[in-house]
Amino acid sequence: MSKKIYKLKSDKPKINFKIDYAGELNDEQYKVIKNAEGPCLVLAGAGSGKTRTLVYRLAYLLEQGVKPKNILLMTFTNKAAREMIWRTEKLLGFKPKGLWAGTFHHIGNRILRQYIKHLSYNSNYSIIDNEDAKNLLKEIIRNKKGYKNFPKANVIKNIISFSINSGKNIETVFTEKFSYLDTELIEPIKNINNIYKNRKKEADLLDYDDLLFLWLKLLKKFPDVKKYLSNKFQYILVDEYQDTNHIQANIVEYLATTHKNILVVGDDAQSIYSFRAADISNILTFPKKFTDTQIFKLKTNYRSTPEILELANNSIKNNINQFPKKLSSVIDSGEKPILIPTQNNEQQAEFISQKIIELTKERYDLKDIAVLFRADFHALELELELNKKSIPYIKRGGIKFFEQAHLKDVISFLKIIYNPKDEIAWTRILNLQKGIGRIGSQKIISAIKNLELNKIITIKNQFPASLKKSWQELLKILIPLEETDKNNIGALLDIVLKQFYINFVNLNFENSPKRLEDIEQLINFTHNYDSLKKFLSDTTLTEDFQAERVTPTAANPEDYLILSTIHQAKGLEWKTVFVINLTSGQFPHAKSIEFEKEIEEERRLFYVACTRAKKFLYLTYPLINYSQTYGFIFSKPSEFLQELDGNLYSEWQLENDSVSEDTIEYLPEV
DNA sequence: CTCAGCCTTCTTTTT
DNA sequence: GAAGGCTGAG
Repeated sequence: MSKKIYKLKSDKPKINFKIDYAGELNDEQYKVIKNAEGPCLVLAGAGSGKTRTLVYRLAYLLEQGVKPKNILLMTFTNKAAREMIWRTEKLLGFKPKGLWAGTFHHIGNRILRQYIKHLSYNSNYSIIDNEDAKNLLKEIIRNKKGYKNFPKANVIKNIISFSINSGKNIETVFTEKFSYLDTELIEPIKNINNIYKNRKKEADLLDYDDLLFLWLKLLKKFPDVKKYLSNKFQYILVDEYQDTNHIQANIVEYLATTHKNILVVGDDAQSIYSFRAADISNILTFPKKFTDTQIFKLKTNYRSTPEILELANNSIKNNINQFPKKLSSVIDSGEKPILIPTQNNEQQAEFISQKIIELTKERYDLKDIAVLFRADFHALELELELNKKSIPYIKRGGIKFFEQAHLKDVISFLKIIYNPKDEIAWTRILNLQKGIGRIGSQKIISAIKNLELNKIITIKNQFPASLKKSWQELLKILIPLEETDKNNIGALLDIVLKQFYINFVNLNFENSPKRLEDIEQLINFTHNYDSLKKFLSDTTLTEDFQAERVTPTAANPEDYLILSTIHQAKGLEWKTVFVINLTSGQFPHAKSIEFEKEIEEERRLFYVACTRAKKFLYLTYPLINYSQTYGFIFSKPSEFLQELDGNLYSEWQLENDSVSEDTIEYLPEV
């Protein structure tokens, strides 16, 4: 009885107050909230309250009585979606239950689970990540005769992937992006792609690209599905539209056919994902695609001081391909950004950590500070230094939590339970066993092909003696797994760990305690799930990082420094931002320097980095860099620093004490 | 032929 | 720290 009352209470929206839209938003933003019916393009500069606008629009629609299930919100990360929902909830005072929100891949998965049968795929497919996809391709390449000096699986994957996401055929992708490769490779690559497609389909596997491609195919080929979905989604909101690709733009277009209430938000100056086929022309041609598009512009920056903004504006104006625009700051004037050349990476790390200590003494919290870099490994020296000085931090970038080898090992056991056809997961498990290698695992996989797990575990004498022993060992784990409830993920993992993996980790890795701790965290994560299917989808589609754990342990667990790649820092802001390793070749990246299009993207990346800062911006670069091929080399400051007017920043000269003699000795003669 | 182990090499950005 | 190449053992 009491339970029932409680339920009624929580289901009922209790609106205690009316949201004061006009009071809480500026004119530019308010117009979007009130008038965004039909196709709308919101061009929102950095720090102009883009997320705020989306959140208020969402709240407004819900307040107007639009049902949550009729709204589709597509974001760049699932984290962003969660945050927006949470903020909307706080505004409204109730939970918008049934709202469709998440990344394109996430929503694609949800829809394909329901409709993929139309495309004669099994709805119990598993999702594979990039690494899995590359491993499958690697094996396909290896098994083909005469493919000795062939591009690596990595390259093949990029070509295929780019072709799918850009909607261009392999030939075009070759001439536009991989012109340095021999065109004779085109046919073999197409052939490999066909085998790859078949292998995935036979094993009920979808890769990231399939989640988008098949979704679009579904909408194209089945008008009734398109009709149903486009009727359903009365309002579609898309965040970060500048980073959508060809397929995503088409999906949006199909979904909006009935109601045409499609609101896209973006900033062409912040488009930084063209390497995975994001296409700025999506945002540029949006008004042509949808007639009667209303264009809104958010040009007031609420984030950064005029000094920081001026530097950013001065940098981005060097890009030819852009909507010219002027962002103006409403924040009080502050300090000019500061440029700090250091002798080497170690001194750079030392300076930053020292400065951070000073800032915290001036009563700035660590969580108001971030260090941003172009590539994951740029932060190596800094991490060492932070550990030395016991400054707690979280690093975002590089390997993600669920991509770590030990987690993939454990999850692979769950994957074969869910989908016994998953040859990638099987390969992984089999190769963990002593005595089973590349060839042995292939033999076993072909022997168990198309069998259910309860049949597989009865296989006993089919293999040659050498394999038989290893297989029998594996059965000791597989048999109890088969006997356990599939959706009791905790129990399944318990078997894997106790029967096998704890021992395996201890014997094979020196950092086994850390790895086991990660697995412990995984087990905690399983408590949120009562469905193996959902659990497995989420582990491959979620973008959480291993480092959501603070190192070293902080006195106050809420207060830590952020280290992040610039890509990961999109949409975020801090009072103080350090952008490091600003040397030519590191940032901009060496491979981008000869191509104008790519150097512009690097510049946008620099723009994104600088506009994360609210109050203080420090730009640092080491004069000596370590390169794999040349050892220690002198480096030039980044092109992006060279092209800036020197008046935009103040230069800070460090003393040279901390350069050790032995560093100099390793220098090559230049 | 097959596997394991040691050594070298290389790291852009990611759903 | 992880992947690929090489070598020796079974």
